[in-house]
Amino acid sequence: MRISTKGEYGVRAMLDLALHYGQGPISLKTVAERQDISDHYLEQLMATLRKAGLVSSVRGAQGGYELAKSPGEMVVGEIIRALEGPISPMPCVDQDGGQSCGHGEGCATRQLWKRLRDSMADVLDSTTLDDLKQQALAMGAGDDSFMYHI
Amino acid sequence: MRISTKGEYGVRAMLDLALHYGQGPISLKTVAERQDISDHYLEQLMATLRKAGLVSSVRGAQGGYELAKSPGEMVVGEIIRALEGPISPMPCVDQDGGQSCGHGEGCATRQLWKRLRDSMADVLDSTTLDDLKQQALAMGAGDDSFMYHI
DNA sequence: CTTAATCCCGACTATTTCAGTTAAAATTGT
DNA sequence: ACAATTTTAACTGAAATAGTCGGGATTAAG
Repeated sequence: MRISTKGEYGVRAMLDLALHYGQGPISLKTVAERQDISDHYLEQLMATLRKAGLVSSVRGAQGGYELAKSPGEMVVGEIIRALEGPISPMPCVDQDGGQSCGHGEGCATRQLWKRLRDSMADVLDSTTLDDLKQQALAMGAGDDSFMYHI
Repeated sequence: MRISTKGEYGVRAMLDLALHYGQGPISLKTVAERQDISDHYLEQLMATLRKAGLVSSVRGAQGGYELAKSPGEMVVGEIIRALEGPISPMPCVDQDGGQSCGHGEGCATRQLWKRLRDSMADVLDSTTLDDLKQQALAMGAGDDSFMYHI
């Protein structure tokens, strides 16, 4: 039941963009260095986020990435779904329909997985990047390396 | 954020044992057939559950497995932890301590992962095998193939 | 116009996990 | 003795993870 580095790095990168929202495009390299993520790998993740419509990109010199909407409108659930797939412990309870497992709707374990799915989605869909931003700022994070205070 | 077949099969097998609790040891083959799980694979899972103290085994003819405690005392969280590892989206928020990530305790994303972890653990640790059993019986499940009613 | 910065794209690799399979050995009721 | 069991160890193919590598396209600035 882990979130992979895709989701972890994705949320960190998006929070970085949120902290610099409104300052024009931020280069991938800048984000990768601040967040200590391989820039080639982060490139793949940003491509996924761009295709999902969560960030927009500006090519060429002085280009970079910026959030496609304000931090207050962007929930963590969107980011995780784009990078990790459905927020769901089992395919048979995917929110978008997903695959049936052949067991009936009243299947005792399916009800359990549904409750688990809902509790996970509730947390992730009720947290916006602005929530994370406010907390990061409250902890005294500066512009750079916002979470590296031991 | 999936549960693998280990967790899925494990819960199904344990629920099967719960439905036959008090009837003496149930053979692996019986459970595997009722639950449509490869018996060799289920063998590995039962070995893990035995080492975790969740089931006891009786060797030899007429042997098999039985729950180590009553269905009402066995929560799903124990089964998942035994088979899938910590219920936690990230190592840095494992309940048993786990690994630090170097980011501070106030790290904005860590707080998020903690809330996610707690919401997952709450669901799994508040559901007992007896809860699942009652629901399975309420749905009209017989002794066999208790969840295969379309 | 050239150049440097930057995003974009496809292929490649090493490691680990998943989901089993296979084969043999130990235990025990009848 | 024999058959039904659990127990243990080794093996395998496929997929996912977590990257790396090399080049191509676009654009701002000098």
